[in-house]
Amino acid sequence: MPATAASQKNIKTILKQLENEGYNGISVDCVIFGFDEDELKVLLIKSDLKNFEDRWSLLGDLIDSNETLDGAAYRVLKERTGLEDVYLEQVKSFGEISRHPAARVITVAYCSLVNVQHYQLKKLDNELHWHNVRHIKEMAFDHKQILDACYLWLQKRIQEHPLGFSLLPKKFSLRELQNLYEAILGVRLDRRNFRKKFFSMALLEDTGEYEADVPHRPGKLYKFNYEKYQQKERKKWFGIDF
Amino acid sequence: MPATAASQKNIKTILKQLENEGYNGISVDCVIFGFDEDELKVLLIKSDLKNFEDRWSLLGDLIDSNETLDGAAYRVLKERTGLEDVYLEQVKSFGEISRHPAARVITVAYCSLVNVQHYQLKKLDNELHWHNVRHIKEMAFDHKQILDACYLWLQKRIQEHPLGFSLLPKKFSLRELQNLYEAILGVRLDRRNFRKKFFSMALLEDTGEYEADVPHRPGKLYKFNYEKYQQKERKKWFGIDF
DNA sequence: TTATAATTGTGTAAAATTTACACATTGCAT
DNA sequence: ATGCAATGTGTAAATTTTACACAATTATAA
Repeated sequence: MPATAASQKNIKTILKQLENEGYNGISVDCVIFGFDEDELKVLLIKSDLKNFEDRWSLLGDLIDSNETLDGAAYRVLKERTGLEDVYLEQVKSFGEISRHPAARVITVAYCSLVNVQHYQLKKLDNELHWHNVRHIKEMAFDHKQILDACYLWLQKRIQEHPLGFSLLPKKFSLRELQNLYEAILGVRLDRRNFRKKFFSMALLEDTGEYEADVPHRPGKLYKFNYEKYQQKERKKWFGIDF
Repeated sequence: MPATAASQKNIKTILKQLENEGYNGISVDCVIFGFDEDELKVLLIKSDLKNFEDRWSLLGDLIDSNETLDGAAYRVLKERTGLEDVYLEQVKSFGEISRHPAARVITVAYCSLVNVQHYQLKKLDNELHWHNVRHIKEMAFDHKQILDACYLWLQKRIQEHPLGFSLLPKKFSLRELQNLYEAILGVRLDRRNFRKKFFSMALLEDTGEYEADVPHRPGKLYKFNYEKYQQKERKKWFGIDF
């Protein structure tokens, strides 16, 4: 809580007043997903609050008055991981009254997808760790709830939009791609049908290169053709089903 | 802007400080959809700001420090329309820095679906009007952008979840239902296939009643069976396509 | 060098779903 | 009673999804 020329009491009164007028703390929290060892991981930090010692929390910060929501999320991402130009999308806002023990803080949750390889090169911080998403039991604040929401969002989103490639190297094998989908969706997929599906979309480009250092026949490496995806005429939707 | 015991200057300083610390104005804005005369409508109010004279705006308000986001949206909805127990869901937050001329205000957009008939009975306010969604050109603040986002959200959502019934009377004909989908999606649908689809979902219950006051053969009236929908086992998803 | 193990790469037939399409029926209005 | 305007219904073709097996390639071990 801030203190300026005015006395603490005054501040408190004003703060109360401001809160009544709609002034509350606003933060962003980033759910940063990575894919490593065929598992979906999420980047967490040890909570800095006493209330939540030994608990892990998402990477977040209060929003500055001169930055947009997206801007704040990018900033957090860059400050904490050194990464830029990563996939980032707003998912949902959370505003339970006592979700933060120190004050009323409303948070806007973002989902981010990063290539774990890139990350490793940039920054080292031993308070930051990748966690297997499926092993996380409890977290600080309402962060488990936020994580769950973002994970569900991702599961749905990845089937309708080409996000997944942000989690892979530029050049990847179809096996890697399938492992990614299987890890995120938590299902096993038929290899032949999976390949057929992606080839029929005609958005994968054959690089002519092959996997290296694998103890078996190497697979072809592909890259995703974003230009082609952009130009592709969006299918007119109609698929009522629930 | 509020004023208490402290001088205006102090307030301003403190406010600035607070903003730097993440204290901003937060509001909710409700995009209230209705369905009438086979058209999708949205409920708007004349803007109360001089900057936006003659412009229409969404129904919204600052969030009180002791209410949740959902709570604030429900409150706005009730205060402005007298309606309770309506469909309401959070869609997205908007935080461009100068989106509000008076101050930095971040807003959480909600989508609400109401039965226009119910509404008419409750409240009369001639600053409030239903507008055909497709005729709205410009609005106050960034509200057109918010409306567009909510409309797109609705188009997608209505195909995957049974929201649409909130826009209809409890008992409705299949023609009404189809008109609703056609109006929202902006497409024409095959009548036989539409019926087949809904019957195959087995969630419509025949009431045994028929339309009245129609200048032609009356259609059967159905109601949506929410219990059955809840119990229905969610289909395992897998439909990669983009 | 040869055999083995592991994984890539490929096609087809059956099933399920989606699409296109036409006519008899019903009730109201004249 | 007749005409009008919409409801209600089925089937065949096309498309999409699913299930499933074997030959080719490379690294490794014998």
